[in-house]
Amino acid sequence: MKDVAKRAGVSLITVSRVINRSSYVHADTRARVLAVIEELQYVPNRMASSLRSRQTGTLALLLPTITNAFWTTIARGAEDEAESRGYSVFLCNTDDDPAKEARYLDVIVRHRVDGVVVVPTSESAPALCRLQRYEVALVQLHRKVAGIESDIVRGDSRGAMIALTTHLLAAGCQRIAYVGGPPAMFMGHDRLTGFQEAMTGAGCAVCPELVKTGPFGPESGYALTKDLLARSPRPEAIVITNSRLALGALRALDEAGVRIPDDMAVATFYDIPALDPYAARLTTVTQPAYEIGRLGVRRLLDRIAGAAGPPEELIFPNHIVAH
Amino acid sequence: MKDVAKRAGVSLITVSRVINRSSYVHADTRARVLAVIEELQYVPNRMASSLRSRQTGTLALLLPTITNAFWTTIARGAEDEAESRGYSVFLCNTDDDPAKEARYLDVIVRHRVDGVVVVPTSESAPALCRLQRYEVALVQLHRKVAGIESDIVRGDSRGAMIALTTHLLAAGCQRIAYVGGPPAMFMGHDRLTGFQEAMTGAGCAVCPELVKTGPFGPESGYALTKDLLARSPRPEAIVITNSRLALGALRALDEAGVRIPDDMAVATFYDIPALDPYAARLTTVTQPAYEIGRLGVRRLLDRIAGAAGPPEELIFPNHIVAH
DNA sequence: TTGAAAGCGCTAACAA
DNA sequence: TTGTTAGCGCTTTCAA
Repeated sequence: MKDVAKRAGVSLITVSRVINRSSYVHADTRARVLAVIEELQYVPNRMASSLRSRQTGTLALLLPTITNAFWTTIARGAEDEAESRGYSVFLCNTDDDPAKEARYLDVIVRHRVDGVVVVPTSESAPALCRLQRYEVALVQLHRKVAGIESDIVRGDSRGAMIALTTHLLAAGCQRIAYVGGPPAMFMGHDRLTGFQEAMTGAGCAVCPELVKTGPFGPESGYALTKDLLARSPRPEAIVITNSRLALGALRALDEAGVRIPDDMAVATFYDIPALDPYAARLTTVTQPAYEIGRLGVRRLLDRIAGAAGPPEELIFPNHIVAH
Repeated sequence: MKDVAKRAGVSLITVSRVINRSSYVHADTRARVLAVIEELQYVPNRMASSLRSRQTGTLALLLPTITNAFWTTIARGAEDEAESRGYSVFLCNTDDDPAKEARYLDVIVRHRVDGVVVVPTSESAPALCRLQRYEVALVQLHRKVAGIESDIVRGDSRGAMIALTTHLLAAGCQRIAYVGGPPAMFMGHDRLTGFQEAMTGAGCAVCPELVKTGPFGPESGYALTKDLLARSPRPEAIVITNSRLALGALRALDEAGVRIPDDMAVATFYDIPALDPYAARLTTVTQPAYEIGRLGVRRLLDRIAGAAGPPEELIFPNHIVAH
């Protein structure tokens, strides 16, 4: 930068102003400086800039895993929004492991990242609280952890669940089974509630033995569905709250020779391409992952830019496809 | 840091040495400093450290897309290796778009990232060349772009293709069709070569009309396979060089009522969960994505740490499962 | 519209 | 084993 200034016959600060557009610079001066920058192949040092300005131009996005297309679609939305506003993103895999998450958050504070968008685990509160003490901007995505005040961006799980269940009911099903994730989790609770509301609203009983929950993942979906198929009479339909559970459930149904939708209707959240081969035979709801990521970052950057007001919960409607 | 030093009754540099283990510090002093750090909740500023030390502790990983599990599995390997060695990773989506890649590389230079691991596009040479002028360490992954001298880490595409084709031949197939990506690309060339070698090695002719190539993606796989099915006699088997092509090909076969493997054997690269439902009926080869990512970063960090020697091409064998 | 001086928080180089 | 000094490359503050 010193070289650029010297060669252009201006002061350091003028070069800085040309680069950052931080103040008016005479057009001629500006052109001259830009020419020298080009000539010398000068690239500004963001570290030095950050040190003085206290803005790093970086964000962090913490996701449960990046090998699942649902989360990476969120990442794409987040990244596109960040890039369009001149920010770079550190993408971090937490594996839903609070310890790993805490380690990342420490690194994040060290790097003086301007803001964090996080899909929290159920035990994230202490680490996120610490983050906020360091005055790092924060937005929660998809889940909400008790005790943390921040903007939250998520899809309307409960509404989606009501829509799925209502569709099955409208198709004439009554004995509807539920295959879900851990009920203790925020979204799990939300989805189970939606299911129950839709059922009771239609005057249908929710049989406790048809409500199956377990950890996320195909194995769990497989096992829970096997249990359901062992009952007699079998349920007439199944609603599933998560794509990976659905993958296991569908395998169990295939193995048992159950035809979909002739023998049994299946309605499920549908967020990963692995379900594509089955899609035409399912009733599905897809969460607007890209938009969730995008809005999460937008809100974060607005806060960083000084947007005032109390924390908000921004809820997206989901997209339903009935078959 | 000044506060920590004052309160612990030592100089700034002693605090620095405790944090970085950069020199011997008396155990008592060290303990005292650590206690104060804890008490004051001090977190070092990486920006300031980087400015002086000229090491940012950051890497960048440029991938074609993060919504495809093959690439994100590479990212996981890269990230795990980086984290274990105290580095943070900027993950960047290039969409195989040289312009987007170039924009990222500019940001990367600004941030004075210590090194870059990239899956290049076919037109990446100028941007990567520029990167090297700024003395940023570089490793290429999975593909290799002409004119750039760097370490390369990739799977053995040619060997994998030979193995797949050989398996089909051993099963008695002779009229084997080939469905592949753009032949101009490095890996495309490699795979086609492997196919041809295996065929001619077994004394089988390669029918030109059974060699189909097109862009990546399910649509392309679908169209190419439809073409093949329109021929008579139909091929007895198909080898497919890419998971997403396979997805489209399998849909075309399903629609045509072709049973696998009874009516037609299918051998394919298999790197994404979307193929799981078909896996049992296919002969597959899986590339060690996690290890490729891991070794890529390991090699990069070794270079950054000063490892000498000429650039190398590190080739992983792939994992074959025959059905 | 431009500049001079000070300093962001840390570490390299040298010294004791 | 510990400390002093200088300075990394930039932006803030104040001044012209």
